[in-house]
This record gives sequence, C-alpha cells and structure tokens, in this order.
Amino acid sequence: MVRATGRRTDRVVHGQESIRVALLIPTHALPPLSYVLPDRLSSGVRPGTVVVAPLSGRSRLGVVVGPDPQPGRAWEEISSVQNGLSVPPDLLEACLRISESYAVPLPTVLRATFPPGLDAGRFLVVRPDTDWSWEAGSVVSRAEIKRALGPDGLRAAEAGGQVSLSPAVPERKTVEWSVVRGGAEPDLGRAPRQREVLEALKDRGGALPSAALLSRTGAARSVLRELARRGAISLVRRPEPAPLFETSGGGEEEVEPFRRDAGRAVGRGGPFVWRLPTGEQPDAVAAVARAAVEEGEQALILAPEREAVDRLVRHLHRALPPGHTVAAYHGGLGRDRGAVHAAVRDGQVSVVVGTRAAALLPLARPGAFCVVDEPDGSHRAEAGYEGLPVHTRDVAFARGRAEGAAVVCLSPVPSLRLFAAGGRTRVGELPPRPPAEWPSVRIVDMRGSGSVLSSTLLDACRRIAAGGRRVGVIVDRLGYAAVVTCNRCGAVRRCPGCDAPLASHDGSRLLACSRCGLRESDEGRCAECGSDRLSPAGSAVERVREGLAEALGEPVGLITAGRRELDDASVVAGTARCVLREGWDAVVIPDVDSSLRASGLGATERSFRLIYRAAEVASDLLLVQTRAPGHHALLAAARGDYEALVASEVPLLRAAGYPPFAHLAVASLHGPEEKVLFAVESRLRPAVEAGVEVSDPVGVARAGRPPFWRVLIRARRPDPVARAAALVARIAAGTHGLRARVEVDPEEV
DNA sequence: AGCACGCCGACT
DNA sequence: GTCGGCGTGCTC
Repeated sequence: MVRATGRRTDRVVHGQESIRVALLIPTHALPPLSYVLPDRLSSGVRPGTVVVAPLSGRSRLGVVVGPDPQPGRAWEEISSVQNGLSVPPDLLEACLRISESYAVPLPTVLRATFPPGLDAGRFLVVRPDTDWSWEAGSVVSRAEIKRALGPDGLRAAEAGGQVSLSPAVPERKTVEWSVVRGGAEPDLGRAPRQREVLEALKDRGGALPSAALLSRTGAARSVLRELARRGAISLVRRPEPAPLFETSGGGEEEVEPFRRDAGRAVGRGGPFVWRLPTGEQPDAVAAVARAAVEEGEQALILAPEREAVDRLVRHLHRALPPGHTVAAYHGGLGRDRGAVHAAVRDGQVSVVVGTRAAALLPLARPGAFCVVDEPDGSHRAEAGYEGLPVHTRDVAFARGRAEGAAVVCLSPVPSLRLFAAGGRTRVGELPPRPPAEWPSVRIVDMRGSGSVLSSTLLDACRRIAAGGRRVGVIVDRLGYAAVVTCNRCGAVRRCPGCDAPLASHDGSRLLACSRCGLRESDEGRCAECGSDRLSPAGSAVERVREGLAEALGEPVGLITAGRRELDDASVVAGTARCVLREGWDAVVIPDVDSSLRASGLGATERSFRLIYRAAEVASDLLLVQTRAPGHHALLAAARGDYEALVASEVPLLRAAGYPPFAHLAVASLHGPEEKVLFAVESRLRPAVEAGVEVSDPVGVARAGRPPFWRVLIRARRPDPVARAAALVARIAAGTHGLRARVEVDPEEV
C-alpha cells in the first residue's frame, strides 16, 4: 500500500552532473550548495543520499536534496558517499516540507532523522605520508590529526584526499553470545541439562546473548562451557542486542472494538482525529498498530513522555498478536537508542513507540503514525531548545502525506485547530467514543468569599477521606506565590508596566511582578470595578497543601514533577500533570480561575481540557471552585460536552485570525534594542510579501535576565508566514549580537 | 605607519 | 559553522 507522492525527489541523479547538497550545519544562513558529482561516485546517489563535501577546505557531512536547478556554479566535487546513513527519499520530502512550513533550518530537520550520537569527527586514513604514525585504513579523530599535523596539515591532507571524513555511529558494547555450530552434534543423551539449553538456543534462532540464555533456562555457566567444549556451540563476542520485544498476545480481545475504525483509517490513509476516552487510548493505539502490521507495514506511535512510551510498549506486548516486534525510542535509552534506530530503519521492528525525539525516525515500510494525547504540550519542543519547535502531530501529518501513510491523533479533547475546515490540513474524524463514566460535578461559587478553601470543599474532602478513599487536589502552580483578585468581580491585580499578574510571596504584604521585578504594596482598589475587597487567590500548591492540612487536621500529600511526599495520604495536592496521571475517588480544583482567566491563543481550550481530564480521573466527584460559575468553557467541560466547545470556540478562532483559519509566527529576538528595531523595521518589514502583517517589537522584561523583543507575524496563508519567519531568522543569523527564535503556528501565545 | 579587534559576508 | 577581509581606532 505504498502511495508514492514523489514531488521532486524520486528521480535518480546520475552522470557527471551537479547536485544540491544540504550540509548538516544547523543554521538559517546557509542554503543547500551545488557540487559536482564525479562519475566514479554517481551510482546509487539519489535525493536523500548522505555525502561528504568540502566547504572552505573542510569536509562536511551533507544530504543530497536533488539535482542542481542552475548547473554551472558548482566547482567543488563531492568527496565520498556514505551509503549506510541515507535518508529515505519520502522522508526527505517530508523534511523539506517541514523545514519550509515551520521555518526550521533544513539541516536541523535532517539531523533529527539521523542515528543519535553520530560521530562526524572521524577520518579514514586513505594514503598516509611516510612520516605519519597511522596506517592506511585506520580511523583517527579530527583532534588527533590536528595535534599531529596542525590545522593546515589537516586541511592539506583533506584537500589531497589523503584522509577522508568517515562518520560512524557509536560502537555497541559487545557481550558474549552463544551460537549453535552447524555440523555433527555431540551425543547429549546423558546430559539432559545441556540438551535442554541447546534446544532453547535453537528455538531462539540459534544465537542469543549468553546471559539471556542462562536466565531463560535457569542453567549455570558451566553448562555453556561444557557445550562449547563439546563443539555444540561457540561462545563469541558480539554487539549487545537492541532492546526489541516480541509480542506475546493475550490481550487482543480488548482491542476488538477499535479495529474496524482503525482499519478504515489505515486503509484509506491521510490524517485523522479520533476522540475517545483517555483510558481507551492504549487499545486504540494497538488497533492502529495492528492494522498497519497486518498490511506488512510499520507503525510509529508518538507519546508525550517517556513513561507513557514505556507503558504503551508494555501494553502493545500483550495487545498485539504474537510474532511482532515492539520497541521504545526515547532519550532514556542511552546507548541502546542507536541500535533501536538501526532496527527500525532496517524494518526489524513492526511497531516503534517514542517521544517527540522519534518523530522523524526513518521507517523501512511506513504504514501508520499515531499521536497519543495529541494536545499535550510535550509534543512540541520549545523554540531555542533541543528538538524541533514543531508539534509531532504536524511532523506526522507531513510524513503521512509524503510517505503515503495514515496519521491518527488520539485524545478525548483534541486541539481545536484540527476541527476547522480550511486549515493547513484537512483532517478526517473517526467516530468519537463517549466517556465511559462521568462523575457528579459540583461547581462552587466563590464570589463574595475571601477564603481559598470553601466549606463545601473541606466537607467533601472529609467525607471521602473518612470513607478510606482518595482526593486529588489540582493546583497548577508551584511554591507559595498567590495572585491578588477582586472578590467582587474576579479581576486580577496586574503589573502596571508589563501586565503580568502581581504575586504575593510567603504571605507578605508586598506584591511582586514575576516578569519585571516591580514591587508594590497590596493596598488599593480593583482597576476594573473599584471595589476595595481584594484578596489573595490562585494559591500555589504548597500553600493549598498547608491550608488543607490545617483545616482537615491531617497530613496532606504532595505530588509535583520534582517532589513526592506522603503520596498515599487520603488527600494529595499536586500539579495537573501529576494528579491527572492517577485515578481518584474525587478530584478538586480549588482555583480553576487561574486557568480560566488566562488569555490568548489556546487558553480556553486548555481550561476546558484541564476540567475534562480531571473529570476523567475522578470516579465519584469533581469539585471546582470559581468566581466565574457561568463561564461557558467551565460549564461545557463539566458536562463533558466537547461539541459545545467546538461550537463556541471555533468561530472565535476564525474571527481572531488564529490557526488554522489564518497563520502566525512568533519571533523572539534577543539582543540590543537598536539592532532589534533595525532588523525588524529596516530589513524584515520592507521585505515581507503582501498580506503579511508584522507587529511592532514588544519588549518582554524578565526578572534578573536581559529583556527580549517579541514580534508577531500573521497572514491568511501559511507559506508567506513561514517565509517571513525564516527571513527574520536569517536576518538575525547574519547580524552579530542578535539571536532569533521563531515558532510558526504555536499552540499557545 | 603598524597593529589589534570586531563586524560582515562568503563559502558551492 | 568558520574563516578571512577590512574598517575603526589605538599605539609607537
């Protein structure tokens, strides 16, 4: 079921011609360059082939992107072809598209398809000088050559072809393997233990790491030594095996209800969204994976975190029928990561589950991509940090299109941008599945109350704790800081300078701005309604925990990403991510307003999602305290009514010109003000296409750190936005002292 | 005049 | 990313 798309990449490049090569230097400043492809190297070179090419007299690794559209400029020759590393042409196609659409340098995107830890600083000695200490054929590091020959000597040796860049993946640790020897078998009639071990080894294909064989059979090492002495097996050192798991089956029945819809999506191909309860996601994933492997294809499952990846691997182990191979791929694998990469690329793995670092893993036979917990923020790296600032959902969409595979996004509350016709990608919807159960929901109106914890909340906690059951309390802010709100209208006291909410720390009478560090006293009136009844609200997790413990007269647990204390207490406070990972009898959100009053792109969605997910993990009761009891997102979420959210929010996205109806890019410029202003006003603004709006740079002050400037770029169509974003990045890359981070169609602003 | 430093653009 | 060219400005 391979549907080749091949826009410009399926032609074979051959003959003494020139080709375009994207050198793997992660910068916006360097476009693909033209090189001559000498005849002796031309066989097998196609788009996606990895080559070594010189730049300023230095060997660089690069990827062939296609034939040279304007031959004649190329002068330098490709110096070698690295066949083992090449990127599949369809995946290259997806990389080109991602680079263009999201203003990420092509080398950065291509790098993400490569095996981890690739060492591009090693040289093969081809023709050594008589006075060199290395023999022909040996591999030496750049540093060592530089030390012996000096920088000029290295360059001369490179230019003269005496050494050639020879990148390699890190060597695997070797371990002892037991391998069955062919030929006459010794008589093991009187050695049942040896016979048993030999049979077990033959069952597993005749080769197994000795440690695994021994633990599988429970035999002692002496048994292996004896078998080796008799010539039945040999003990050899081989690379450690990759952590691949054979499926066992046994849990396939639960997958059955999902198979028809998953099969339809995988059979048809293209992007899909599937709304189903969070708890049903693992079986839906299994159904998608199964549909792909039954076609003889591979599935790539993308989950937000390592733990979720490992859980899914364990689930698939049982949920898929026997005879398939599952593997995890994420940063926690260490040196095993390279081995999994190779196994996936060679097609030995049927289903690979990974974090966003796996989004561009090359697959031998791509069949389905599946994005688990699609709206989770961890699916996208922050701009400026490691990883692509592109949501894995969008990476998967680009791949699905280029590689002819289905993409299925799973969540009970998917990103709204998937539900709007006319976006970047037309997304099909699989029949949604309603929540399996829904708790009773209690909305406590906190208007007119200055307290943080209502008596209703405390009574509910007492009642549930008394029954030996558990309450999870969601407080999505660390530490003790609290904002100040008006008791009458609920407005938040904001910093006059930068509009960020002012926070009080440790109960002091002083308010501080977390952004610019401004301090002022907490006296005064509400800027909205003039009321003088202001009180701290939006308490952070430590304060709520203390308040609860005091009011309930018993210890309260704490779960955050960094800390875990008394987590078996009957009442446990924690951040949303931690509380939502577990199941509770009741879930309490004492300050849902801290989420509801947030503004900007994605804020309402996020609030809805928080409340909805809280209801999912609460088996009996969801209790929410608010000063906005009529808020439409709150009411819809309390009913579990996603359609209502779509109906109310999608028109707002359209009216506000937010994705997917229009497109925007956020550029953060770090550097002195005059350079920022010059770059934006004199270079960016005059150069953008018609229909592209560029905002004035807005300074963002940060306590203790130099400020930066933010520029919003918007337009109706996606491509001009991406081109303008790439332009700012290029301008900044070519301006000393100016650095830019750009993010196209961010999830939130 | 001679030299150090930092910015800018080229590199295919 | 990395290097060399060149302008600015300082010192002998």
